[in-house]
Amino acid sequence: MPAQPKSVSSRRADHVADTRGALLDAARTLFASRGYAATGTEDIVSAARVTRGALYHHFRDKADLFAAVMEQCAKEMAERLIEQETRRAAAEHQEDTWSLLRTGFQSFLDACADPDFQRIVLIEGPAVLGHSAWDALVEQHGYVLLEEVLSQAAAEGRIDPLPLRPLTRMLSALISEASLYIARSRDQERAREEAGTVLDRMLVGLRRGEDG
Amino acid sequence: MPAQPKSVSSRRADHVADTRGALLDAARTLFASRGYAATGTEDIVSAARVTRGALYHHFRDKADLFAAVMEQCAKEMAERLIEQETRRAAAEHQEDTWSLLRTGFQSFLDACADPDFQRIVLIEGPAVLGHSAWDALVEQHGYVLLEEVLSQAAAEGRIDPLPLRPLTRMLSALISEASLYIARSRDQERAREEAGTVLDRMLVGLRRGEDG
DNA sequence: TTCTGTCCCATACAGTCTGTATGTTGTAGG
DNA sequence: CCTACAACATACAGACTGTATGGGACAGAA
Repeated sequence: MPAQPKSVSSRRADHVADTRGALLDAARTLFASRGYAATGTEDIVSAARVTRGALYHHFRDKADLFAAVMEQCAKEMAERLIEQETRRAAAEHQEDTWSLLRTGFQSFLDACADPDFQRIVLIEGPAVLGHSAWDALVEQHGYVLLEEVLSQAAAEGRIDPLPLRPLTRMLSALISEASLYIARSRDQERAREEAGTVLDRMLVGLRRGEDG
Repeated sequence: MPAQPKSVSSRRADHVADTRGALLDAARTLFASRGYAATGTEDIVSAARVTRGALYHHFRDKADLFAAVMEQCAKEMAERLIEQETRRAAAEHQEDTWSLLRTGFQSFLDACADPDFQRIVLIEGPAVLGHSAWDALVEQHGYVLLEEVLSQAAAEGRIDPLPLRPLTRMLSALISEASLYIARSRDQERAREEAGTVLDRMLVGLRRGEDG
């Protein structure tokens, strides 16, 4: 990584940032539409109106560029969710954690409808980066948010106390799969309804007091 | 596809089948250990002691070979589970559907621990084949079994009636993610225990009578 | 038997793509 | 002014995939 940009903003520094940003944008669009393997570096740089030299100056290799793109997608998703949640929490003025969790799941599901996010983060990510690198990125941006909400709900006694780490990952996988199911359904409307129902039902099933 | 082998078994036909099988075995091992992109066709054919000509005679391209390998993995998994379930159902002599479902989930989880299955079917499959082709394979071998058990449980009133297709896929994703979580945990023993607990708890949560 | 067509596979070739090495330009600093 | 380095552009080498071509074995027809 080419270090931090200088604290003072020169026009040259702006150009550098612009080049890097153009590469990220072009790569994101192409990776999301054609997939990682089917996207050549030449396609990316021509869309960004630079040459391959610029790409390999800013990124170690193609996979490194993909990692940067995926991080951007994951980060945006996390920020979108946080902003959405805090706004609703404020609007509904101290609504109880349980309701926030339930509605939060539904809005998480809707947010996952983003095709870029689905293709880049959910589909290609694990295969391109390998689970360790992929997990590190998701851990940073995605799981922390969900895990915090779940731990709070557990602390307040709204859901049964369960091991948080596996619970977080499994619920996350649940929502991811639901979003993919909706995306590839012919009747999106109906699929969204059904998946939402199942998801909510499973969450409700975790409420305190249910034992085998 | 080179049609069906002749009904009479000639020695030549055996050789053809052997060549094809050797390619499948070699590809499976390499795809599972190094991944699809990192495995060259030359690696595969040298491990199978043939040439690339044989590969491109039996399979349209590299992705077609991968699809055949993945189908084999999925098929084996399905057969393993079916055999396991029917044996247990017979042994426990008409045990009730609910218990069969719960124990079945746990054994499904254990079966998913197979590294070949994880890497080829769960990780690389969706990225290499695309969701339509991937889904077609899983639909055929995987979902039918799970969906049947779930529909029976629903019919008997053991679980709340929910849309079967999304429920099947989401539960399947749940188990898949759980198996991956276990596989990449340092303490496998503990992870297996925790994931099993969460999984069982979520299934129990689906029992009839719970509403939001 | 001989000849021919087809299946099965090996070899040779061309095109594409990735990563690196090298060259060039602009700019900051002494 | 001159040097050194950042930010690219260009040129090159290696690897890999898919296809075209060739050959050997076998089966059937003449």
